[in-house]
Amino acid sequence: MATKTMKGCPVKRLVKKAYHHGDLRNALVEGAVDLMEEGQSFDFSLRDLASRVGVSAPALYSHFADKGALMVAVAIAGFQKLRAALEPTVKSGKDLSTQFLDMGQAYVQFGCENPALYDLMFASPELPPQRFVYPELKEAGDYTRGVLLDLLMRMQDEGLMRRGDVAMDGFTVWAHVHGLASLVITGRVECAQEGSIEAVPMPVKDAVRMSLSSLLDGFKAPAKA
Amino acid sequence: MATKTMKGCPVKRLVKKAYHHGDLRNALVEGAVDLMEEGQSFDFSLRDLASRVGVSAPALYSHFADKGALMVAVAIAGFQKLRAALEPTVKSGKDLSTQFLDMGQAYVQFGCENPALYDLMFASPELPPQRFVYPELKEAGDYTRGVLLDLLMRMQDEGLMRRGDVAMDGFTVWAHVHGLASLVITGRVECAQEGSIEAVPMPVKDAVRMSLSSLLDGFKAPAKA
DNA sequence: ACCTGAACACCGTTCAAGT
DNA sequence: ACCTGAACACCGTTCAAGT
Repeated sequence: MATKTMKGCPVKRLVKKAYHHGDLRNALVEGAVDLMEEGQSFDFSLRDLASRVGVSAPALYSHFADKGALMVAVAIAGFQKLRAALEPTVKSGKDLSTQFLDMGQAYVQFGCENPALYDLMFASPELPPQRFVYPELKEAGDYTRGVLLDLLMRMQDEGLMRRGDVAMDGFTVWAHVHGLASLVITGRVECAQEGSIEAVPMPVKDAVRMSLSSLLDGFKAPAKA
Repeated sequence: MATKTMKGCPVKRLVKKAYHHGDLRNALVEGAVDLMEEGQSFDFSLRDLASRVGVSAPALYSHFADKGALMVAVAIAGFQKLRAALEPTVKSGKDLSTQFLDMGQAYVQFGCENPALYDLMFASPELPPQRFVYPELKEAGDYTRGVLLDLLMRMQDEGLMRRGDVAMDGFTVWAHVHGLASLVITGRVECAQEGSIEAVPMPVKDAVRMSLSSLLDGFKAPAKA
């Protein structure tokens, strides 16, 4: 081959060395995140990932026990991305009710922009049931959930929210926004023309704000004038 | 074989005829529902289904265009099951707020008892994006959703719920209970010892009632004494 | 019209072998 | 220690052929 020699050192090998020695583990995780962001599919094959990274498929098993272990690492990266997306909304200095709605909107928006990653983190059975074996995953999730719990405690302190079990109310809020994100992402609520929800003709983000307002005010309250 | 002749008619063929002529289509759908109810997996293979029904795998393609079309038929059956599970709760004669909580609890319970079927109906990407091609699916979903919307309208009439856009509020309630069901089913909220939720030490059904009460009363309201 | 057996292009994973 | 090529047991689907 023409690339075989160059100053006595094969170019091909120089290029390849980058993947051989630079840690393949991170390259695989980053490549997987990229594939999930690009792909219209919620899944990807290890063979696709391997060829994109420039390595054979079984090479993965030098760094991960199986596909599930890889997916756990990807999900951890996802939790960091999500936290980065949520944090600005609770540091805007706006009033806390607005921060609450902003955070919910940012959460659903993250899901819409990273549907496969979101599904992996919060819904897919691809994260194995034995995933509690990976404590880093639970830590990453708890760290992200902390953004919400901190806000709820501040709302309690300012009298914007009833006193009570913050963990329970956090679970309620989480379930609520997760339900919104899940239904939109999986297409159970169809988006008619751009950004509007079936039978609820308004952009997704407005629907999220309105829905979360119901959670603050309660259905029993009279509708606002 | 010993079964070859019996009164001049092979027994084997007598038994097989049932599947050959009795419509295979329904047998496949029912078999698929059974597989989803039994299986710990959210998915099943067409080969498993075919062998259970006693037929070769490609036989399926005489009745369905592809696996997606089969899954649509299964989901339709699921919506009928769900409606049957919800309807008693809104015909109990109890006060409407109780009916509201009962229905939400029955919804989540249906998901917990039929996780694979629920996932197919409300979350899985296995229902193809072009599923609006199947109008029966939308009809089945709308028919089931009607149970909720009817209740919300009755609540409005009795002054138990603010006036407003019933479709929008129905969407909010649906997203809320779907979020609860999804997180529990997919194990994102771990069940510590029997029936209790992580960091929310109460049975699932109690958590659902408490969470939905928040939606009725609103977070701003003072907690009940 | 309905079903079968063989085949195709995939998939995750294993394993002996190379460096 | 890290990676490869060949192979294994799957998968959904196609297709010619049988009845």
